[in-house]
Amino acid sequence: MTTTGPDRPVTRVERKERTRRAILDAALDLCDDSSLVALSLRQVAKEVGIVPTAFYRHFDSIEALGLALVDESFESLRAMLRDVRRGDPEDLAFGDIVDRSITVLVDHVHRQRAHFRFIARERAAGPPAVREAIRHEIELCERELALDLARLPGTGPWSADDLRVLSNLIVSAMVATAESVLEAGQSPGDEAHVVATARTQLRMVLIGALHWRSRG
Amino acid sequence: MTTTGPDRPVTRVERKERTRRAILDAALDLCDDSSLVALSLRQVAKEVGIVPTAFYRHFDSIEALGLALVDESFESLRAMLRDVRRGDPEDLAFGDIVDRSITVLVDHVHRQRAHFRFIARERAAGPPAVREAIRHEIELCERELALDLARLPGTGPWSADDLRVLSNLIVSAMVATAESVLEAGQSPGDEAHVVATARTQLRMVLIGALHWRSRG
DNA sequence: TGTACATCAGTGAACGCGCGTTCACTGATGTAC
DNA sequence: TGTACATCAGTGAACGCGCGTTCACTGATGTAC
Repeated sequence: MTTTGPDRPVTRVERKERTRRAILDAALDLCDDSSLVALSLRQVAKEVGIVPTAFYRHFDSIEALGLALVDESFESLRAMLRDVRRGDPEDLAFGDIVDRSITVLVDHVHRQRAHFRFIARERAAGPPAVREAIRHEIELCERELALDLARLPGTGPWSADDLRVLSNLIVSAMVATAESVLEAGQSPGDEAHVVATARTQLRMVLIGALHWRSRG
Repeated sequence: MTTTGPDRPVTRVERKERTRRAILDAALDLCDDSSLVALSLRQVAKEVGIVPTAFYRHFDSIEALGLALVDESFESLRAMLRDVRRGDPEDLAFGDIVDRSITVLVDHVHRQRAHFRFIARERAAGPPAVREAIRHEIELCERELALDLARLPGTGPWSADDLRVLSNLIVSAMVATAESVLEAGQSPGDEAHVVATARTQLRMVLIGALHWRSRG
């Protein structure tokens, strides 16, 4: 009750940051069943509990909000990639790397469902600037994966271009897998099937890549 | 000028069909840079040159219009798949089948750009019924591809499940390739790169699948 | 062929509503002295 | 510590606009006789 207690001082900066967070969370939640392009500033303000004009204290437009959500969503995704990398590839068999990677992917899709759903949706349907931002981030992921692949045994003599082609294929397959996980949802059998399929596919791809290169 | 000349009689049914076509075309065009979920009935009516209420003579809602566009878009896609199949696989080397398939895919994406863009976009962002319709159609394509794969040399002993896993992977890769073609657009060098990448990837996948199975 | 009636694609006014954005404002928090 | 002023997140009224949907309608085309 006294001002000397730990009763949270709550500075102006902190309050503003809280509202900003609430706006981002509300937007992510509200656009989940349509798209950013159908989301109105007034819907977001209502959900957050502020007056529509207060929105402008935080973002210039819904598109700017969208770009912030892209940043945030890819922070999730990078955290996932770090998890995948943890566990030194040189110590593991190919199959183990594949299994671990897919387990981590599925786990992260569950924990950051809204972020993955956002990426999958706005990648194709968002405002142009948002689409471009997502395309760029996915390209960065592809480059990073190419570096990881270069550290796998057997890829020594591959060119940078070969690595990028394989990396692009794996990223496409993993995006499709993430989308399948998001759509499975209901029965656990569905998801087990998605996981088993993804494992087989990733193994096929790696085996194909190694045989492909050992020819050329 | 007489009623006996070939001056187009234009029955009521024909007129209605023309308006319906104009609505479908206008909708496909208008939602190209956002999404069906952001498309209004009034925009469509204005573009077609009818009063908003006349829309209801043809569709119950924008969602119903969307389902009609799904049907139409997948007619395109099935025409493409027939083109791919033309040319008996038994007469061709694997590499030739791959090259032909990707050439046909890229060609059809150019000719039916709006349809492919519609599928890519609404698959992730459309109204739930539209998303489900697209998911279903893609699953049918996957099944058809599995049947085609069963006719390739070397796949004799594969189970139906093995075929579906491979088919699912190929469809994912081809969806990603189509999306890349749609986004390349500007410079012809971009597209050549997309095509070369897709060819290498599809070869890798097929080689991987054959080696994968020859183990188990 | 001519007439009388039915059909129905498209019209136009009207409705209540949510939209983005403007503007002048309030009042709590922060800062300089 | 106390006071006077600055900052600025959030307010609330107002604007013109496009939205989906209702309703009673018009008039050309189609049909039955």
